[in-house]
Amino acid sequence: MEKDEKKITIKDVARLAGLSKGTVDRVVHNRGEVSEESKRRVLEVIQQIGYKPNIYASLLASKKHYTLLCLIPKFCPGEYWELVYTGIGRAVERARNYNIGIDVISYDQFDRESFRRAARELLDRNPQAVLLAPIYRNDTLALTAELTSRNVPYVYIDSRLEGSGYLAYFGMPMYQSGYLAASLLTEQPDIREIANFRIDRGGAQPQDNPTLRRREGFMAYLKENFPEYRVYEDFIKPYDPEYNLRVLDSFFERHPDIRHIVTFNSRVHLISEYLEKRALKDRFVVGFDKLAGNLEGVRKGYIKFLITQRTETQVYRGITAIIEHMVFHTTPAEQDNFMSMDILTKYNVDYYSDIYEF
Amino acid sequence: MEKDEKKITIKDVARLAGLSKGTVDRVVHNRGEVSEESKRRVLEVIQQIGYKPNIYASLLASKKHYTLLCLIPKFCPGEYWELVYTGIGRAVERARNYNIGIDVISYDQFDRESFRRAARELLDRNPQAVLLAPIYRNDTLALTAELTSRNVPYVYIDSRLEGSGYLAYFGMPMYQSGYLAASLLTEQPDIREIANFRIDRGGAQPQDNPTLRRREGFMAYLKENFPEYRVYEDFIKPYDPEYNLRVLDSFFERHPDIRHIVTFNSRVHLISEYLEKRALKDRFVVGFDKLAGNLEGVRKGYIKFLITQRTETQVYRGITAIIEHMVFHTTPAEQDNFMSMDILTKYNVDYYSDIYEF
DNA sequence: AAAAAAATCGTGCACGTGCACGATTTACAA
DNA sequence: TTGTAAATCGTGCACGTGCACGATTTTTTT
Repeated sequence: MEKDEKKITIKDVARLAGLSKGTVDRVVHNRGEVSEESKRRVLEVIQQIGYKPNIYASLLASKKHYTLLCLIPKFCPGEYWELVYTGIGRAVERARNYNIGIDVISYDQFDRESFRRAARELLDRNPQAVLLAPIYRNDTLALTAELTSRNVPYVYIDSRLEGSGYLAYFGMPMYQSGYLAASLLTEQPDIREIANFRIDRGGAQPQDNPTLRRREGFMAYLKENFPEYRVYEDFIKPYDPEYNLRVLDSFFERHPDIRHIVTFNSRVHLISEYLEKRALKDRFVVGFDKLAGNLEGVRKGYIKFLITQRTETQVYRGITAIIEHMVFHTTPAEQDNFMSMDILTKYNVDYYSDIYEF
Repeated sequence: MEKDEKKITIKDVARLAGLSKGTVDRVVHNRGEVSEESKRRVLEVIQQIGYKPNIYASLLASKKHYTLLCLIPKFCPGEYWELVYTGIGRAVERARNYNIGIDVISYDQFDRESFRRAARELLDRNPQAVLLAPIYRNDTLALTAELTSRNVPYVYIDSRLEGSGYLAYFGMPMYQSGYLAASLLTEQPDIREIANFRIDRGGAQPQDNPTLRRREGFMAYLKENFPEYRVYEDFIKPYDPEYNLRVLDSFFERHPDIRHIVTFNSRVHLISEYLEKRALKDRFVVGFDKLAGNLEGVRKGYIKFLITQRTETQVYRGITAIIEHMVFHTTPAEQDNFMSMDILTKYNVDYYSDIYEF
């Protein structure tokens, strides 16, 4: 638990290699202008005595400044992507310590052209690293191909595309989270029917909607364990309370016995708000994501289980991976990093907090 | 999301205050030998232009070396305190970056004299900061009083004692965690009887056992919501499998209808191992703490809900608080920090990980 | 008032690295 | 051989802070 290594500096390496610190520095940073013979000697000595550059001295002396661009969807207050945005905000100060500036480029996730414009702007600004959520598959692939050819590292958050060009990925295992939701909902005995409310976007769906994977996981669990259960669907709208009122009233009129409800998108608070309005306290609701409205629904008891991921931590770790790659030239231990699925109830929600300052 | 502050150095402050950087440095570090008038001017300028010392330059120039001592119980592999120990291990490297060495002093938590000896050794070694778990109340108070008089900052983990001398506390809300356990266990309908297995230490209890608070929370929830439920207790031993087999067999012979089980200590794996041995798959078990054996019980389905805290993170944050206090002279935003209570089930346990490298 | 002591302050080197610049050596052509 | 270009390498300053040391000013003592 304790090592008191004497400090080994570049001067020690230089002395032992019979060269100057300038040459050692050139070797360490691959700046060329060094003979093969010298390079060999230097590397040998470094290996021998375990020289590690002093970050502080390095950062102090370096005048380099990097730019990290984040490509994420626009959002209204209280929406999922706001969490990502605040996660980025938390990382800004840390990044600045390493002479890395962070900027956000946002787009309308329901408008492909908007994504393309944003991608073009991103490339124009010549970032040294990129953090992105791959909403449109083909356009993202085009973008990452260009990044790869420019040798610009990029990190996926939220979801990822196949291929191995990315530095790292941080996200939630969507399929498993649906599976988990089903297992929690079916703890209760004697369920026959389940309601599932989805979001009606009027046809404007982004590609590869990750919530669909969640749904698959949910359905898979049911099929494996309770094949006799039936799931009834209906559609509500994110910003039309009166419409939702009518839809939900009508739904529960047609299905008066349904007590179990699940949503796969992040808007379960639309349900809990409805239940509160109608004073329906006997419903068993499972939903996702740490939106303020959802947490409120949990606190008031209208949402039984809320499954969340630590979105801010996710983003923070993504940016950390980039920082370490740029400053220390390290590669993350894992390329794919799945965040834990946290279960919130009325009795632990008040103690839940996402990121901590480090 | 972006601020391009020009770098403000101590020289700027000196210039604007009409003094030398030496004087400014004396003010910044409260090293005295500065006239009131100069001090005022310097502080005013600092406030005005928002000067922040450059950590890198500071760390580079400083020759100081600190020692942080951790006072925690000894443990056998797989026990709770091992988690604390690994948390400390994670922080060692980070601390070294700030010229802080970390050492552990351990004691037998069931032997008060051992605690006293450890406390004495700690004081003898003259640490600059301390992280401790306050197992014996009075002896801890004596220790912390001495630390306070020596002006040595200390951080509580696991539990804390009243008084405000500590720099920070990181732990789990024990009472609430018991409350939570009760709420999860009673999700099931038609329960009448609950089994609670406690650890028989043969009278060797440390003082202020935090698991008792957990039990209080559990009982409180029952009383408030299901006053008719009855809880039956029995005692098992941490390292005596045959004994436990007899006790548990006998218990379930006497109470064949009890399906719901809770433990408040960290050894719920003793229960799940018993259930596995007897192939009892219809029991509903709720327990605590992220021990490897407990996680295995969750995976195999013998433990329905395992309530955990992020112990490694807890310790890591405790040490971080100390580092920031010593290096940046900051005080933690919150003195009392309660960690989230995580709920693990068969379907999210494999994605659960505690600390991340930062 | 002069001397001594105390208070206050400025100067300059050190920390380990990055990198520009120029010095030196080597390679190659004339 | 000599000259020139290229390759290789060393020197020295800069980064911003900590702190020792000594210089200067103010206060106290005799």
